[in-house]
Amino acid sequence: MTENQSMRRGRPGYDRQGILDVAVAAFNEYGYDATSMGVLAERLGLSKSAIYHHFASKDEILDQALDTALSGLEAVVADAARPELVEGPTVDRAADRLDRVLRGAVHVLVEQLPSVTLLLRVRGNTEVERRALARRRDFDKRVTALVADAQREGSLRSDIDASVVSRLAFGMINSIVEWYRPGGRENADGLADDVIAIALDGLRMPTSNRVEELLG
Amino acid sequence: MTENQSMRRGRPGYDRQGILDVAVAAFNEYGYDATSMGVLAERLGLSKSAIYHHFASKDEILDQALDTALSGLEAVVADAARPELVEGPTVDRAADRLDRVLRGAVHVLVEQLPSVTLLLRVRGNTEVERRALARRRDFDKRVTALVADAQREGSLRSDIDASVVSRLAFGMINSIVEWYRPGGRENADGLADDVIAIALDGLRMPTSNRVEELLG
DNA sequence: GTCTATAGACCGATAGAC
DNA sequence: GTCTATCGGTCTATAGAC
Repeated sequence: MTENQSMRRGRPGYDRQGILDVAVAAFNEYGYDATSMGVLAERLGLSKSAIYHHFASKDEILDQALDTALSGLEAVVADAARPELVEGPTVDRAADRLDRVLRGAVHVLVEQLPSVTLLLRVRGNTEVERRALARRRDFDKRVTALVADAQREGSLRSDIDASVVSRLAFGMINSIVEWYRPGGRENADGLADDVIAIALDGLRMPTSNRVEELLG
Repeated sequence: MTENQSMRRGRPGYDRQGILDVAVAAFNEYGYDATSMGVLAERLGLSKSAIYHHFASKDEILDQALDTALSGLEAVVADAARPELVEGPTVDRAADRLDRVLRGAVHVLVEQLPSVTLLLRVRGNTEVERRALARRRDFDKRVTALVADAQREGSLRSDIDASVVSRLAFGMINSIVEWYRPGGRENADGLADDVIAIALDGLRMPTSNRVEELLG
């Protein structure tokens, strides 16, 4: 849990995280380019130069925010590869690891909504943005490899290209930032269930579970 | 098919559409806010004021481009409601109309890729953007109503809220703008098939077709 | 239908006082 | 850690010549 301003001992004024939270919210509202340091300062109740005491540049604020989102997503793929973290079955199919990645991504998206929203809008026109996009492509590659594994083991339908599958699945997941607001009717778990239900149910080969549901 | 510059009779110089095409490409590359009239003029090989001869403002260029995308999408829902346009079955279930809307949306997205891309990045910070978002919300509402109808008639699973279903389905479809490039391996029809296969196969109730495939 | 020139506002970032 | 003042540059848009 990130320490917020009201928890901090004694002094008024902002630390980097406090400024970051306000900045990311503003970037998401107006767009990064359209958010001037002037209006940012206004929102913070500070002068522009007070911000430059905490961050060397506008770019550095963006860099920090994108790192939050990327670190969260990278942790999801790293953890999904470690079945010992999960209680339960001794076999760990690629389909199980993919399931954990998809659910994990929904959770990161919901818990780090502002920074993930910002990440998904980056187009790569500065060096900071290009580095972020490179990390994101790396994440996508790992997911696509997982999909291909699941196709080979027979867990997923293989009539659709693995990279198209992973792109469409994450297209669905990522689109959640466009409408999900914390405190709404759905929590992260319910949302993840819905996404998995639509995505994997369509992806799962029409055998096993499905047959039992139909005939059982 | 839009008339392009080289097709136009005689005279050099741009008409509104020619400027629009270049402008939309630049907006998508750098972002609308980050694209100055200066670099736009440079790309066109014109001076800034020559652009203002064709458009009253930067905003008006955006307005025109967004209208292209929105008109295409609005035509899709309007046509889907008219089964007489389709050869074939005499019964027309909500699920059939939804199928036509999803496939139609993929086609509009692919055929009007630049303007749809631009539309999907609009956040609503100017009057022009707010009007565009209002039209988009109206489109979303019609799709959600179609999903709800299909759920009531028993064509679609009804354990997931209709608005969540339509948002996730269009999240998947809209994400195509992030990676689809014309001339790639997939054409619009193949892409639409993939989207429908993943989305509707997961959405379709586990009866009829599915059972036949399993047991037939 | 294009140009040059420029108005007037705002941009990110810095200097230096307190 | 905050401030005021300001630098040099860019922004959208306009005026007016050709």
